Formats: sequence, structure tokens, C-alpha cells
Amino acid sequence: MYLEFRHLRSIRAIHQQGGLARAAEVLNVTQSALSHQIKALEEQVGMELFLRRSKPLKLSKAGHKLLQLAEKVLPQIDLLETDFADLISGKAGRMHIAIECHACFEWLFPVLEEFRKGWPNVDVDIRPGLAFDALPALQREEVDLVISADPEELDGVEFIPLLDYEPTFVCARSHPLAKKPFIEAEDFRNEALITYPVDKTRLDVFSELLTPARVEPKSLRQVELTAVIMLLVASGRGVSVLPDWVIAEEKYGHDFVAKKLTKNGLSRRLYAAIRTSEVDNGYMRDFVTITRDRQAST
Amino acid sequence: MYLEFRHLRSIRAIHQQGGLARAAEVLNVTQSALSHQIKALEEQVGMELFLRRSKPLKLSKAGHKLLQLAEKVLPQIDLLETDFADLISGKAGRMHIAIECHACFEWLFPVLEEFRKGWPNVDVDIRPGLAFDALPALQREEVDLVISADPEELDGVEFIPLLDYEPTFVCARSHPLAKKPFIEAEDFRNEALITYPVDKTRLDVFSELLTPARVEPKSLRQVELTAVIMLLVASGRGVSVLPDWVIAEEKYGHDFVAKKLTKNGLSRRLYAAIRTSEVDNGYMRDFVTITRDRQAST
DNA sequence: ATCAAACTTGAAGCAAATTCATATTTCTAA
DNA sequence: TTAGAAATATGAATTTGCTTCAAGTTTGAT
Repeated sequence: MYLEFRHLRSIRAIHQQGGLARAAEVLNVTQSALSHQIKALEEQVGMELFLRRSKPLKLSKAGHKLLQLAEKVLPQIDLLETDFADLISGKAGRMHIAIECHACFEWLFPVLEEFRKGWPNVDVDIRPGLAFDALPALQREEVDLVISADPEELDGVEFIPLLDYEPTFVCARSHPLAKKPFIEAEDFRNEALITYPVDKTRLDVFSELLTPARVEPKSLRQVELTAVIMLLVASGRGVSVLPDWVIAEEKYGHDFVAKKLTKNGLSRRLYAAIRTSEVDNGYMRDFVTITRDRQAST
Repeated sequence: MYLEFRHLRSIRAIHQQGGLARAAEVLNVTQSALSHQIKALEEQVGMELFLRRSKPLKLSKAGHKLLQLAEKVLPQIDLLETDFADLISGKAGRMHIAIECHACFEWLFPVLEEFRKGWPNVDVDIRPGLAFDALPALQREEVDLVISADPEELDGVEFIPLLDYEPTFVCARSHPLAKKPFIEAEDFRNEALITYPVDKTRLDVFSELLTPARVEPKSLRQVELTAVIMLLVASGRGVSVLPDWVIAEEKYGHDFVAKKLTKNGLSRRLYAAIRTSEVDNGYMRDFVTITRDRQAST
């Protein structure tokens, strides 16, 4: 059946106005056009849509069905228009986040919790599992924001500083290294290092310390969850290097000690990678603001 | 916004097929046409609907909104088509009934109860309150069936016999007339007659008996409800004339007696008035059949 | 780097919706 | 009943805008 919104609009208008002539005015067409249109529709459908004998042109059974559909469907288009207006004005949108760092969950969740309140029409999601090629995915618009510590010159992508953190050494209270004022690369030679299960190049310990110093730890163990890492460390099964914000979390207890790496400590910076076309988006900017504010307040 | 179903169909097809070329085949247009159409839509909306950089053409945020609408709306058109098919084939329809006789409720309700089971897609309703000009309303298609005892030659309307009944005299057991073998017009001269609140010309007692005999009852009282009439009659407050099927109803008790009117009794016939165009409708015929069957089985 | 596949673009053609002018129907009131 | 007015229907002409054609551009794969 060849039905179009135009037809539904006509049916509704004719019903509301109670006649072709008035409906035609409302619809900004001639009365003749409406007459032709309805006639064509009736041929399509194979039934009369209106009862012509009565003067306040009444709907037939089939006409009622059509009107019913019109009243259900047409308002949805209006809704769509406001949706589009929201999208254009930047009140609505999508912010699917790819995180390259496992530990980021720790601060990201609270930030998103706050964010959602201010931007109810923004579709927020976290997409783990594509840590490896998150930036290409950003360019392909598969995700909209990548949390990364390694900014690079990339076409159509901008890196906005989010927060600074300090990769920090942790070991059990009873551990021999717990007595040193700070930790150096050489200290890892005899240790069992616990890390997240990602490539060495993405781990601060290696990229910032061990690889330049050409030091390999005695053994390596990869663990998915931050809580488990802390558990293993606290019970003396190994040492680890984690961002300072993780160590500050109360929930992991106090059976471990944290130490600077190198005399002055390391410093790393996290960035939000965003498509250049979206850096001015209200919600994108707000996400950055919220993150920085929370960081500053701790 | 100028949106049409065509656009929704296109969006859906492109999404399903993953590309303009394949979608164009499905939609039976050239791929160029689709390209133009989408481009025009995007200009309308003010946003891109698809992400062109990726090969399996992906939807943008705005595109998703449209797809969402399409998946909600397009199936409803298909439903409409089956509705229309039902209407044309006569499986669905409307049967709004106007009754001229008050007492008809008694047998009509059970009939409709049975009818509904067989014709779930027929919209059944009883419309009291237009007893006076029910037949013009039938012609104007405001109602679809009129129950009437007075068939007339009317353009586009047919009268189909439904059932025969006998207008029967009722009075209290203790009433003097209860002893007579049958009742004549003259017997009403000293009686208080209770009738439904309608014009005399529509009351069997008058049209069939009293008016021809030029007899007026001592007094007249109009009562709406059948049950109340029976109550008044049983308690000796007056006499009445009702169809035999009412008197047969168990629920009205047995504190009254029924008598023939005139020696051989009166006989009246009820008709279903239907527009000629609908006499062959499956459900119209079935309504008649059900009514006759129930009548025969009592 | 080159080729093929897929999409875009502009101009021309064409079908279908609209308009104009007029006829017909329906309603109202005398 | 019959005008007269209002509303709807109809037919031909016109215009709109969708579609196609033909050629260009981009994208992805080898």
C-alpha cells in the first residue's frame, strides 16, 4: 500500500476541520488537491474513507482506522523534531567512552554519576575491550571520547588534559622495600610485579621506569581487578605500581605502604581524546570540568 | 519538517542492508535516487544521518533516532493493511444497533454476548436515545442495524424478519380481569395502563388494539424499566402489555397472570433494518441467524 | 599504488501531486 | 419545492520534485 504521512495529515485535518474546504486551508493546499488525494487513497484502499452523504463529512470505518493511525504516528514525528533540535543544540548526544587504563574505573564512575544528572539526554556508555585501537575507533565515530595517557598528533582528534597522577609503588607493610624512602628501577629485579593484563608499553612502570633502565622484574603476574591486586600486594604476594588515586581509596584497607618511584616521584597526565568537531559540545566540556573539579577537591 | 514514510523505509533498508547499493535494490530504485533522497533529508534535518567514513555505512546519532521511529511506525502500517483486508473481506466491521423497542434489551444482550465470540473484530454497540429517527440514522451510516417492528419502503434499506412475538396482557393475580379467558379493547377503559415512555404510535397496545377501537384507558403511566413495570403490575397498581418473551423471563416472579389480547391473540414481527449494501455481510447474516436460533430454542 | 566497489553529483526526464476553472452535489431557507 | 449558497468532485494544464542517466569522486583491498 502506498501510504504517506501526507495522507495521514490530510485525514486528520479533514476530520478535525469537518470538511475538505477548511482542511485545505489549514494544510495550505487547494480544496481540489485534497479531493484528488483522498480519491486516490480510496482507490488504493478499495474502500470509501468518508461518508459523503452527510455534510459534516464523517469518517467511514476504514477512515477511522486511518485516523487512529494518524493520531498515533504524527505526534511521534513532532517528538522526533524536538529530539533533533536537542541534538543540534548539543543538549542531547552520545558519549561512549573508551578507556585505555584499567584503573580509571575508580574515578570515572563517580564522575559519570554526576554527569548524568546534568545531561539526561546524553547517552553515556563505557566501552572496554577496545583499548588497543581506541583512537582509530574515535576517528570512525565508534566511540566519542578516549581516556589516554599518551597524546599523539592525530588528524581530527584533540587531547584535552584531564588530571595528573603519580604512578606509585605499593608493597606489603612487612615487605623489605617498605623501609626505603623511595623506589628505583633496580629494586624491581627481585620482585614479583603484579600488573593489569595489558601490553607492557601501556604500563607506566615499564614505559616510565623499567624499560628505560633495562630492568626486568623477577616475575610478572597479570590481574584484572584492582581490588585483587591490592589484596595480593597486602598479603605480600608481590608488589605493584598504581595511580595515586587508587591507593587513596579507603576501601582497600591499610595493610600496605606506598612509595615514590625515583627520588622525586613520577608524574603522568591523563587526557580526554575528543574529535575536534566536538570539543565545543556543551556536555563534552562539562565532562572535563566535572573531572577536574573532583580531582581538585581531593 | 518534511518527512515521509518513504524516508523511513529508506533509512531502515540502508541500515539493514548495510549500504546504499544493496538497499536501492531492495527498494527498487537506483542507488543514485537513494543518495539524493538521503542528502535532501540531511539538509532538512541539518545533520548527517550516516557516517560516510566507514564502509558498512553506519548510522549517526540523528540517523539512529530516525531508525528508531521507523521500526516503531512501519510495522503499524502493515497492521493497518491487515485491518483493511479484514474490513474488505467482512471479517471486521461495525455493528452499532439502534433499538426502537425498550423491551428488546431482554433478548438482545444474550444474542450479542454470543455474537461477540464469533466476531471479535466487529465493533458492537447499542445506541439507545435515537429511537425516533433511527432509520434516517441508518441511511446516514450513523448506525448499522435498527431493530424495528414497522417495516417501510425505504431507499437503500432492507427489513429482515428476526422473530415473531405476541403482545400480551398482564395484570395482578388478584385483578378482576385475571378471570377472563382473553382481553379486549373495551377492557382497558377502566384500567391504569403502564407503558414504556415512548410515543403511542410506537406502542403495540395502541397501534394494534386501542387506537383502531377508539378506546382510551382510564389512566396512563410511563415507566422506563421493564422490571419496574412488572413490579407495579404484580402489586396491582396497573395493567400492561408486553411481548411474550418478557413475561417468560423467570426473574420477574409469578405474581401476575398473562392473557391473550383478543380471542386469537395478536402477533407482531420484529425486523432487522440493514443497509442494502450490507445485507450480505457475514456478520450481519450471522446476527440474524443467532437471533432466530435463540428464538426457536425457547 | 592501482583497481574495483561504493557513493556523490549535476542535468535531463518524467510521473505524480497540485492548481485552475468548472461542474455537480448537498444543504438551507423561503 | 425551489432557489441560492456552500461544499465537494472532476478534467486538463501545470509545476514540483523524485528518479534516472552518465560521469565523477571517494574508500577499501590486494
